[in-house]
Amino acid sequence: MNAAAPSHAFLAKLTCHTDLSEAERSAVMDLISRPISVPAGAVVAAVGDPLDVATLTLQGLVARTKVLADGRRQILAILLPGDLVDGHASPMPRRDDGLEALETSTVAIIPQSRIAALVKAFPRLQDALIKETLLETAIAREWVLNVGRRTALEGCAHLLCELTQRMDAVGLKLDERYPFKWRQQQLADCLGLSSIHMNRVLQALRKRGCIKLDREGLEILDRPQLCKIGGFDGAYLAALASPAARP
Amino acid sequence: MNAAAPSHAFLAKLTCHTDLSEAERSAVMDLISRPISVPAGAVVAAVGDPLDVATLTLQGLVARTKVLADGRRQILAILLPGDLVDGHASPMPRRDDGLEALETSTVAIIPQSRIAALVKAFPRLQDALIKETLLETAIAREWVLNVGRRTALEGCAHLLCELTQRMDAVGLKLDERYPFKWRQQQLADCLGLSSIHMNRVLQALRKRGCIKLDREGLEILDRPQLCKIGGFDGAYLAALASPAARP
DNA sequence: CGGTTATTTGACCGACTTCAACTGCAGTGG
DNA sequence: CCACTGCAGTTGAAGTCGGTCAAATAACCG
Repeated sequence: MNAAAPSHAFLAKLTCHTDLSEAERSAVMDLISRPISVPAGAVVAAVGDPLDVATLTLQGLVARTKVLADGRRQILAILLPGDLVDGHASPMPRRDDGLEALETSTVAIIPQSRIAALVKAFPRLQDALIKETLLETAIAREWVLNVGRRTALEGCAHLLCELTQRMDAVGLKLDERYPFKWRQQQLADCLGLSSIHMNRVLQALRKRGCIKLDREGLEILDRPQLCKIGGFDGAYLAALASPAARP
Repeated sequence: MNAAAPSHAFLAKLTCHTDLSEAERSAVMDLISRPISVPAGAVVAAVGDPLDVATLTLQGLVARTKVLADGRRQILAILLPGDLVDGHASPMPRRDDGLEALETSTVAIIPQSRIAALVKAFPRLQDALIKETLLETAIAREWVLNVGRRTALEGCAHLLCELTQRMDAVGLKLDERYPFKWRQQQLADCLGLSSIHMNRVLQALRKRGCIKLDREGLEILDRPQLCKIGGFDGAYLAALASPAARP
């Protein structure tokens, strides 16, 4: 069985943090009861929804979003297959962000009560889940820096470095290409840019020979240069590498 | 004894999430073994430091920061008295951000092992700590929106709304004024602006009669207008209100 | 095909930055 | 007491990055 298969990416990620027993592994798999298929652009969870369910991305790409009153939109986080959000009892009763599928995706909606029961039975899973959450917040902090202090070109390069490294970790790279059928507007919403400027930034990266991006997907042609432009240091993602792959 | 007294702000925040027994309360207080006094501008923790200690702000203001190679600086979060960071075992071995005192402050450096022992003895404290962490990440998400999609004026207004609401929750307001002896550069680093533009934005808010800001502190003259400018909705901070104060 | 949506391109505009000078204030030392 | 110093804040002018508007392709989809 392939460890990078979609339904197991979550397990693989947890295993990055903690070794799991067979009982723990099967208990985790039991969480994925009913995968839901959502089309690209669909709202998985809306602002104001109760925060009593967790969402696990199984396939595809899901984004956390916030939208201002006049329509300005910001993507706060990208959820890859295996990423679980809202897995802990929240201090807020209702969600203040939205979850939207960026591509056709499948997700599992898991009642928090089931997760609570799980970690009660297997306390070590609690640690693994917390580490998942901490990793998500480390990424969120890097995004603040990205939109706050990096130029559009730097931020775009950094974002692509981060996303591809995370995609590598869940085995999404196929033949040196990443599946990447985003609207440029969506990329712009990650970086706080207009889609028009996003277009020009992408062209700049193409002209420099850093990337190849078309409807088929994304290819990183010159990763060292891309990392250099973005000032990317993947240390904050090191926990994504399998323990075996780490020194 | 005043519940808003610095050394108890942390306890007060935990109590917002969960009622605590007397034994739990005294166990939490035992964590604060040796308060350390740090002068304004001092580095409490540097990039690369091991992530095996938590930091609890007791008095003053501490900031999470990231700095780019060429010196551009971004403040990622403001820690008020009672805020605990890095309380959980991290998936990263070393920290990728810094902690700096924005004012003369006192903090407690707490080995994560002590916290781990505490939550093992009192499992309910784990829930309270997790909720603390989730609240911090909710604030971080709002910051992404702030720097990504809000204008300088909107972002500044929103930041001031957030900070003052959080300061209210820990009783930092004195006689309608908030202690606020920041450099304008520090505010600018929260919002991803230059200090010069920060200055002009503050003047705009003064001219509109929203705020009074000088060396003595900050006064909110027109909170409704400030909230309107910033598009501020304090729902994500509702958990900070004491349970008694909530419906 | 035609209708719709995404990308691309150009021209112009505005928010914010940079550079530079100046003010005001607190501390320091003569 | 007053120069001297240093630093934060303020102000002005010029420049840049990125936004907005508008229109022309180019890709998708029934």
